[in-house]
Amino acid sequence: MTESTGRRERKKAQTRQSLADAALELFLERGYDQVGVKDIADRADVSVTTLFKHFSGKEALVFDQEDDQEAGLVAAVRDRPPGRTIPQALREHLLLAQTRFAVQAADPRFGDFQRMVRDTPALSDYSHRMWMRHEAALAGAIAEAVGAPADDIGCAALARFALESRTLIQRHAEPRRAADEAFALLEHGWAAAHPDS
Amino acid sequence: MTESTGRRERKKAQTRQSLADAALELFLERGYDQVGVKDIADRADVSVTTLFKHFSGKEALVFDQEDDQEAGLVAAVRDRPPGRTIPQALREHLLLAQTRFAVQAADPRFGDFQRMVRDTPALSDYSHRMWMRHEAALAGAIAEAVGAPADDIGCAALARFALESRTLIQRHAEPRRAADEAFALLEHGWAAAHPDS
DNA sequence: CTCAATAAGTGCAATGACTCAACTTTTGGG
DNA sequence: CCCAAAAGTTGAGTCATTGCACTTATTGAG
Repeated sequence: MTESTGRRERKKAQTRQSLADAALELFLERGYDQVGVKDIADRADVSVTTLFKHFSGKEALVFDQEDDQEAGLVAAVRDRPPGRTIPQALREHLLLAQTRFAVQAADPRFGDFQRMVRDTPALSDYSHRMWMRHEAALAGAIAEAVGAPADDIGCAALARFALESRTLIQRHAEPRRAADEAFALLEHGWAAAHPDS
Repeated sequence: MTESTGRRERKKAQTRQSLADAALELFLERGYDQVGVKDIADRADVSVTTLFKHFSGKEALVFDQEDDQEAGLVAAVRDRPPGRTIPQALREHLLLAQTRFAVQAADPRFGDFQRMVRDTPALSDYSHRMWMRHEAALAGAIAEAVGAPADDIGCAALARFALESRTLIQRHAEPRRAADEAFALLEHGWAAAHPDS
């Protein structure tokens, strides 16, 4: 009874989806703080306890598909085209992630969603933490790319600063320009220590 | 009965102090998460409601003297000795703040305190937020120091990165070296855009 | 000195997120 | 068809935090 992709997992995924859907609907209707976990569980027709078996907390209901952000970051560093430095690759990757989101803006609800996340402190904090959780992995990828020890401080610093730039970029009206200015610091500083790549 | 500023304010300050003391004792005894807000109120011999009239939350009980960190940061930039760049000044200021703490290490409890803050997520998060709240003020001070517009993105980035370095430095065994490596990025990058100071 | 305004403190009930302990149902492999 | 484990349920409980109504003490003005 270890692993098998049966109907069971489908049902589980389905309840999970019901919960995420119910949560999103309610949040957009009334606002995040005006919705209790009980309301969500009720609409998805499950118990509150079940809800917490599927999601680690109220905020997690909103960020359902956070899977491969880490893989994306690591890949952006590892598979960067030759001649592109690591800070440049990260800047482009972050800007692209921003834009990829904007594509979904076809859905009119997506604007509301983004706005809700931005000005609900609980949600923007959670999102920020989610990204910063990838700091160690990103630092490792950078260190490996330049042949530095895995716990090199300079690599950790670049990783953290790059990830922090994300919110700096997001909250500005002119993302491209903001990214350029924020990463100018990092690109020049990095080039001084690592002339190649 | 006694003199000077009314007895009322003295009593208020006294209960506040009792609460902070009781909290610190209990936290160090049992660990932050094993102490309820009721326990603290009981030991200080006040009601829970009173506790929350003095402190905004459970975490705030631990960080009683957080007053003028912002002023210190701004001053470090504004009053830096001639010939010292802004990133250098910030690096030294952060290292100094670190060391100033270490002076209190005469108290053997201080080591425990620092350890507790470091590996209690609720507390390290709170502390981090406390510092990052000064980002805007620091960015403003930097912008003024170089004559840039108050909302200059590069200045905001430097402010954020410098503040973020703090935890990067704190968690490393060799603070001086960590600070040098983390700020190497910033100093070189900053010098490229602002050759003077 | 008195009195009314004010602020500190109290008790209690409530809310809202989250957990725990038992118990029932569903399901899929053998 | 059986059975152990996963999924789900219920209900009670914890814990931080807030609101409300109330008492008590301090103080400043008259």
